Order: sequence, then structure tokens, then C-alpha cells
Amino acid sequence: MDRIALFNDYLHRQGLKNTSQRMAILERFLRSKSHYSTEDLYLKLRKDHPKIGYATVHRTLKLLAECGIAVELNFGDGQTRYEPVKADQHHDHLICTSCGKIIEFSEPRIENLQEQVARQHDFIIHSHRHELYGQCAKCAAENR
Amino acid sequence: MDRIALFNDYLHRQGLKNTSQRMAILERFLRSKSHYSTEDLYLKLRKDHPKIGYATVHRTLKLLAECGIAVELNFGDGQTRYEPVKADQHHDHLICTSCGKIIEFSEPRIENLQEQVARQHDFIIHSHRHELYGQCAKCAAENR
DNA sequence: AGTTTTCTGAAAGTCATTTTCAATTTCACT
DNA sequence: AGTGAAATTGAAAATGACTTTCAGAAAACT
Ligand SMILES: [Mn+2]
Ligand SMILES: [Mn+2]
Ligand SMILES: [Zn+2]
Ligand SMILES: [Zn+2]
Repeated sequence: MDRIALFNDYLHRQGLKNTSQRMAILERFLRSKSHYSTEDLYLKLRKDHPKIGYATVHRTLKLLAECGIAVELNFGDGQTRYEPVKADQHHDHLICTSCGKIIEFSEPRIENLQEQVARQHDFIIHSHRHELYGQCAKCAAENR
Repeated sequence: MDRIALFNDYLHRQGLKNTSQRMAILERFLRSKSHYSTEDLYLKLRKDHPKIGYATVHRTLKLLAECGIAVELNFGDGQTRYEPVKADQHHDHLICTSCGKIIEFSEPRIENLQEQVARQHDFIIHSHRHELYGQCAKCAAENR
């Protein structure tokens, strides 16, 4: 089942309605490569759908996060970002504090160790955030 | 050099001034066990120093973070928290999303692996955040 | 088609944080 | 100790991301 069908299913189960706005937002969001804030996505959408309001984009992104199509990201700059969940491909992030570049990484050994840590504290992990902040190769070379 | 001297040094180097408010805030902050928001610390301080304003507490906490006496924490609840840095004792956090309990952990093997990851991407880490969200033992037992 | 329920967009509200500004305090230099 | 430039303070206002409100529009069920 693709993510459009998945979203429709979710809406139906929750007694929510399928609207053209929601479909347009989902479609544009899935095409995004980067990590969009509500504002980012709203501005992109304005080109093809100038009538869609900011609040609707925001509400839809929250719905997408609820049904597992999007993940919410917080890189500490006061803006929530969203990215499409890729099929069972969890990853975490390296964030360049000079140029804003975001690099994705996945390291199963870290994921394992963090499960061990949780077990040691009788803690059940529902989600996690692991972010490395610093300088990317390009910025390190420039600011040397 | 203790942290009070360290702060005075920092102020001096930056051409900033040593004030009674800053000292009172630092002193109270260092006595804190928990992870204080600006609001938390402001309220604690009011007891002994009812004249100190919210903005001053906020500004001082940022200074403390700048000079390495405090770390800023963001647990995604929309409030920045601060905790005193303990001498070379880095740790990360488990956060119970039911009761708000914060458990500290440190796992050198994770810290190592994250350095390896950074190297693989020619990335220089300046700081990182690693937070595990879920249920603590008590809440898991209650909400079973 | 009619009815009920949910949606939408614009505007207003919320809340942590940040800025402004006039009065006060600090501190380097006499 | 006194002077004066520069930084600080607290209260209030401003900011900005996010959330809510609400009246008209659209969707879904019968
Ligand atoms: Mn991870
Ligand atoms: Mn760590
Ligand atoms: Zn960079
Ligand atoms: Zn708990």
C-alpha cells in the first residue's frame, strides 16, 4: 500500500475527510528531498496551490506525523521540521551549524547500545533523537 | 578554578561586568539538582532575591551556557532547560513521556561510535544530543 | 438531494523567548 | 575617593512559531 492509500485509510479510520488540500500537501511533501518546516512547505505549495493556507499545511503535517508518514525533527533552532519516513529506514542526523547542511546516518550498533541502556534502566523507548552538531567538511575547510 | 571564578574570568575577558544579580543566579543555579527552565530558576530565585527579573535570569543562563558552565537541553516540550556541567562527566538522557522523569546515562561505546560516524562523513562534532523518549519503569507498571 | 459532520483560511490568541529603553550600576582611570 | 564611559537591569513591549477560533465551504452518509 502506498503512502497516499495509507493516508486515506488513516483519515477514514479516524472519521476524517479526504480533501483536495490534504492530497496536494501530501503529494508535495512526498516529493520533498529535504527537511521542511511548515513555512518551507507552505511556500513551495503556494506556487501550484496559492489558496492553501498556512494553518492547513501545519494541521496536515501533524496528521502525517500521527499516521507515520512523516517524522518530526527538532534541531534546536526553534522550528519543527518534517521529513518523509522511508520504508523501515531509520536514520539520525549530522547538522552543520555553519551552513545548515543536514547529513543522514544510520548506525545499528548505536541503536543496539541505546536499547541496552534503556533495559538497564527498565525503560521502554518509544522514540529517540540523536543529533551531532558541528562543521561539515566544506565549512571546516573554509573556516580554517 | 571553581565555577564562580571561571564565570568571573569569562565576564572579564568579554568586557562584561560582574553584578550581584549574576552571582546570585549562578550560585542558585549551581545548587540545583534538576533540569531547570528559565521560569523554574526565576521562581526559585524570587524567594531570596525578589527583585531579580525574568529577563536577567534568562540572559544569565545564556551566558552560563556560553562559557561552558551550563548545558542547554531541549526535550521537545517547548521549554529550554539548563543543567550544570559536571566536571568532564558528559551524559545523555532518558525522558519519561508519561511523568516527565529524567534519567541520566552515559555510554562511552555510543560516544565512540558517534565519533566514528562523524569521521566517516568528514564532520567535526562540536556538540550532540542523544535523548531516549518513552516510559519509565513506574509508568510502564501503572499504565499496563 | 438533504443532512450532518468535518474542513478550510484568515485572523486572533498563546506562550516562550527576545528586545527595547530609561534608570542604575560597575569599573577603569584619575 | 571621584568621574564618566560602558554595561546592566527590570518592566514592558515585541517577536515568532505554533495553535485556536469561527463562519462559510466541502465532503460523506443516507
Ligand atoms: Mn538512532
Ligand atoms: Mn552522548
Ligand atoms: Zn557546513
Ligand atoms: Zn514515568
